[in-house]
Amino acid sequence: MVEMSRIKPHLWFTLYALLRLGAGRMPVRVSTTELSRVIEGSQQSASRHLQILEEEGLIARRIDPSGSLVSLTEDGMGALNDVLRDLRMHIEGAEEEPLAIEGEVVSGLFEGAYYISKEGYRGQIEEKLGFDPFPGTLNIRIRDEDMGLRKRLERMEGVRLEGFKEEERAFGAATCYPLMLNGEVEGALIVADRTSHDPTVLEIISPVYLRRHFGLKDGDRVRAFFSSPRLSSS
Amino acid sequence: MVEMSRIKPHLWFTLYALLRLGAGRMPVRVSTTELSRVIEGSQQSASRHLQILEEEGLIARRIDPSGSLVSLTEDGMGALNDVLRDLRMHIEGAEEEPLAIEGEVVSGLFEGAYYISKEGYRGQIEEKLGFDPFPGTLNIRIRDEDMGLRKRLERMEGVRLEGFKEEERAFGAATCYPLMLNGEVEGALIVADRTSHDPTVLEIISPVYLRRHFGLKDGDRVRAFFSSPRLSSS
DNA sequence: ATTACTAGCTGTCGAGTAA
DNA sequence: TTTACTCGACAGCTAGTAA
Repeated sequence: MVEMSRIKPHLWFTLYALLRLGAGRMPVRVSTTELSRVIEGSQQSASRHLQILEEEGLIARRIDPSGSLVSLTEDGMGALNDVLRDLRMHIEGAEEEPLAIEGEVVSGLFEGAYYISKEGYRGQIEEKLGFDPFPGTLNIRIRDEDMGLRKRLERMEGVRLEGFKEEERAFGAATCYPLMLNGEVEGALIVADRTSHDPTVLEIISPVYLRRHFGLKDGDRVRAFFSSPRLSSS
Repeated sequence: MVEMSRIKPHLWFTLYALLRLGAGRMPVRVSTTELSRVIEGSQQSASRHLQILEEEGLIARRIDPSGSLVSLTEDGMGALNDVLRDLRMHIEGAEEEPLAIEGEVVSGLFEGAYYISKEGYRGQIEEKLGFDPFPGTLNIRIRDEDMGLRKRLERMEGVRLEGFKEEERAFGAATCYPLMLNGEVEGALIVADRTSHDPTVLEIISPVYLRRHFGLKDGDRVRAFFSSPRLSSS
């Protein structure tokens, strides 16, 4: 079941107004008075809305007596994007267009193999993604210009892997985004919730040993095509 | 200046909930109790929202003690589509993808020539669409299956032609949707506000005599590509 | 089972104003 | 100029109930 955006309607609309003022791309100078005109309310309401949105982590701002600097956070963009996805699906009946990211193969730290082979993860991957993962990850570095694509990607619907405990060691939760590599082999991007990882590197799992399958060496270019996972019945 | 949707936020969200329940494609059975769960409010609120949305002409319904039949009107879809357009533009930075409709040439009633040559219309077309229209229209009949496309088309941003009076005769307002015919010649679909016209027929104006330019005869197929008009500074 | 009225509560709004 | 507080007014909410 798709769930309603948790945020209240009037606050969602203020968030939407901020997007229209350009706060999605970069911080934007907006005074509460200007904002009040866009939301067709009072300066006081604009001020209150900004306070609440900030508390809820949907916007970030630097208050300044020459008009504060406001930008949407990832969560804020997510709240707007959820609605976009739904509207598109229902109005245009369109599938979400697959999103393609290209990058070049880099060496990982061989940690991937350790985690993937943990039964706590392996079992969930087999159950929720439908394949038995090769014990290792293919790491690909994307261009800085494509970081926007990565953000959009992470706003897509992903497959949750729950965390678990094993002999006093805690393993955190992660999200997977199914993909086709080079339009040929299925796999998934795996993103750990708490990661100190370089955000320009994507860790990809797959049922096959990708380096051998494609004969890849460091620096080779590969393309990943992402599309929303088939909705599972809840 | 793009203006805010006039409808109040909480009502917009109820409209959105109805879309998600499938009321966009066809009338759908929804009781106020079911709806209340989706909007996360009381049955009473759902009931009141439906009443108001109906009064405002955004939904149509047939009340029935086994769950009323609710469907969105064109205006209702428009209110949702406005937000979709904005969200897509700002989140994905994408132009609206051009919309293509194919149809076959049919004979008109030669009324077109009369209206187009009225200076009240001709002048506005030249000013707002940027071409001096040939005094006549090309009529093309679209397939019944493409009526959905036509509806989507008419939800796009159009160019308004204002009505006017001339010697005691009133000429009504109309909306134009710029297009490229066969990807080659510019023109526009013209839709009069009050028309008794067959909705499967599109009336197209253009700076050239299209029948001659393409050597068209009745029954020939042509394709029109629509995209949003360049935003004019208001 | 429905839809929707009335009554009373609550939370959102906006004028006034402070910092 | 800003942002944001207090507080009175009222829009929108829910419980109870009718039809």
